[in-house]
Amino acid sequence: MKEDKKELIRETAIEVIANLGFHNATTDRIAAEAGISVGTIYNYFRNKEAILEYIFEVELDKRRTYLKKMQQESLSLRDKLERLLIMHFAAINENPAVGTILAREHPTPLHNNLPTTINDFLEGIPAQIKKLLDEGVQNGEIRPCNTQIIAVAIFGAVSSVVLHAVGQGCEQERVRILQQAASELVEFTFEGLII
Amino acid sequence: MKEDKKELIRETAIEVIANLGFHNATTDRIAAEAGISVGTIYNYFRNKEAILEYIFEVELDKRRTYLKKMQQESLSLRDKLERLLIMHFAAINENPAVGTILAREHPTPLHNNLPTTINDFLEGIPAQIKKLLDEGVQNGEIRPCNTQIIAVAIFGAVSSVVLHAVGQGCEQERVRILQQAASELVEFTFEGLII
Amino acid sequence: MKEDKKELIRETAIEVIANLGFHNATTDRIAAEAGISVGTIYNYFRNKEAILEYIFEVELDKRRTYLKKMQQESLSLRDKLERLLIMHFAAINENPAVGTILAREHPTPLHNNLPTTINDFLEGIPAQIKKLLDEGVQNGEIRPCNTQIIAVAIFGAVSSVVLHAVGQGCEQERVRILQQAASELVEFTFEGLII
Amino acid sequence: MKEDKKELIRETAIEVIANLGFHNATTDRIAAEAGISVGTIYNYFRNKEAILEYIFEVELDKRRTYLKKMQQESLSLRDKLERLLIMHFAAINENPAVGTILAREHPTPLHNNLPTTINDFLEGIPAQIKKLLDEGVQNGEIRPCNTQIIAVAIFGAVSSVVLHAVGQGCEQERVRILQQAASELVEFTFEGLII
DNA sequence: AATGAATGAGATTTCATTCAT
DNA sequence: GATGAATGAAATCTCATTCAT
Repeated sequence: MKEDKKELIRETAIEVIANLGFHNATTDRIAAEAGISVGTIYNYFRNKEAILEYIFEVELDKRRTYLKKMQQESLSLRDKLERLLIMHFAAINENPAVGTILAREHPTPLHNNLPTTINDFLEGIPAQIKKLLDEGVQNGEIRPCNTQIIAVAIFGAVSSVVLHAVGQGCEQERVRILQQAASELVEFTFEGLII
Repeated sequence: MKEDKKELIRETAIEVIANLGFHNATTDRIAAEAGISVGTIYNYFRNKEAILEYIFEVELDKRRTYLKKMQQESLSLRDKLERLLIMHFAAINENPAVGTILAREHPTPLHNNLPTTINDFLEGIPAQIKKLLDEGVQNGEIRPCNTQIIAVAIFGAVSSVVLHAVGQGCEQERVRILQQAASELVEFTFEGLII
Repeated sequence: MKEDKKELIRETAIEVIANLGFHNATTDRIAAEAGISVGTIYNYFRNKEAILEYIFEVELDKRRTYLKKMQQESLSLRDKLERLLIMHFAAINENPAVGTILAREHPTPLHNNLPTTINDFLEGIPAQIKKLLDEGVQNGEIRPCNTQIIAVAIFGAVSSVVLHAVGQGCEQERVRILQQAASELVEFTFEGLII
Repeated sequence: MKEDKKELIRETAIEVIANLGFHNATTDRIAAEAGISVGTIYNYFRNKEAILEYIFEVELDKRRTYLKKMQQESLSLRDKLERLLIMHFAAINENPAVGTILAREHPTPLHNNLPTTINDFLEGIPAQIKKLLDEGVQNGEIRPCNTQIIAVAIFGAVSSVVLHAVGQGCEQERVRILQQAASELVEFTFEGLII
């Protein structure tokens, strides 16, 4: 029961924040759309920011779990990246609002002081990608490169494509983009654009 | 004289907004750091949002001008992209704060109604990249691909690398990243990662 | 309880606005005199203007209700007007501040766009008077005349007398004027000044 | 020359204040519409309020002069009142904006402390009317009555009709009302409404 | 645990007025 | 005298958060 309410708030907040932006998403509005009262939100979250952090935390956990499971199989780097992207874009397709948030709601430097889950996500995911790339370089699967920069670039490319997809007015178009995105980006990543 | 003041506000606002985020950058703070009074800001800008728009407008103009000049030379796609990135990362290196803003301050959907310079930037630049890619596909310089997705991906990759670079505590590290970024990303874009 | 607070704000605002004028009556001041905080005002009113509108609305309702009740009795025009004025001046006597507001706070043309309760009052009451006059002319109780102009004139005469009365420094003088006003104005309206 | 500029400001201010209301009529706007700069206004007027006072002063002078001239002729009270109203409504017809201001821009009590020209007008004109009425009662031209109340009532009636007239969207309608108003109100004042 | 009215700090914006040129 | 950029006090309104019920 307790977790149901927290989950309700998370899900409602995702919709409201995706629609209005974090700053314009008032706690009153979130409460109203969740059919509860503002006070209740504060029984489950320290403050408004904590809702956003929790949203990132849940998504981060999903990806971490997926990664861990994937690490147990012995896959090529290419397969790993492809699976990861397929999983990610499928998740966004299921809940586009969450994609908007993950790709748009960067933390402001003011809150940078305290280590937050949002930073865990925005830095942790690229760090994971970097680790994969480093392994790939080690075992000769890919060429040596500045894996730090490339990892960040891949992360940014994915975020940007997500934002582009969920920004489509037409749902079918969004679905189409999200379905193509994984293979398109994997091919781009490995073969580049030259013929 | 008149334009000096507007320029002073723009430059100060860049610093303040980069440091605090647009929402936490109060008009009082911007005025104080510029050594002027709040009222003066409103002699040059309709409202606070207009400052942000003007920041994007100036940067957009720089890139547009550069692109136009570049189009007159007959360069390969690869050279075009490389020059563009070199120019971009050099600009960010000169004024890292501006990089933070360009890469972080996405408009919230609420303001999406009116077409703003910010959207011109966030949609216009990828559109330009897409045009370059389409030409490259046409003349056989690159392989056929979903140029829309790839353009968006490249734009996101660049933004993400900028944000990564300017987020470095150490200035030397930032400079190093920004210097490597162009060639690293161009190579990544054209040759991919496979050996 | 909820309506108590709204009523408290209305009553306090009447005093403050009557004393200082609508524009000089700050929300801070109204809140302070009501013993609440500014924010609370905005839990009950959309904005400051809405307080003024509500003041007019309540007064308009009182007069409308009174008129409706009066219409059910079959009275002469003269009796109707007399009763109306007696009721009006008695109400002002009970709460002189409200008289100041009704007679002084005309809306500025800027707000004229949206139909407001204030306009309902300033145009609706003369319209009601005109209707009474038209009936009087029809059934031969009064001479034919430009009922539109006369209705407006009567409304203005009453407002002016109210403003004159409530502007008296001495309370007794105010009471005296308000008690005489109805019969004086009715006699004036019907018999004029000639001997 | 000096007076030309002051006159220009007065005339422009009348239009702007009539259109927007005193409070919404900014000094910048008045200056812009007069084709001068804000600073110049302050060479001719102590402050913004002084412009409004000057507007009232000029109109008050016109009426006082007219009254004085009229007093030298030996006219009946009825003729005096009729001439006064004809003169007043004709003036409003020539410059409706001034009518709006005279009838709408009551001073807020805050400024009531200092004796202003605006109060001179709002209290002085009724006082003059009262004097006329008192004379009429004295020489038996009209019946005894509370001349104070009736004077205030007549003043209010006239103001209200002016406001009604200038509020007409259609110019012809405004002219028609202002032309009828004097005789209609004089007849009303002397004969009343009964048959 | 749930409520939602009350809070009040804080943000944006306006605009009458000044004063150096 | 004329200018108009600069000023900054002051006003309205918002909204995250609290707490008595």
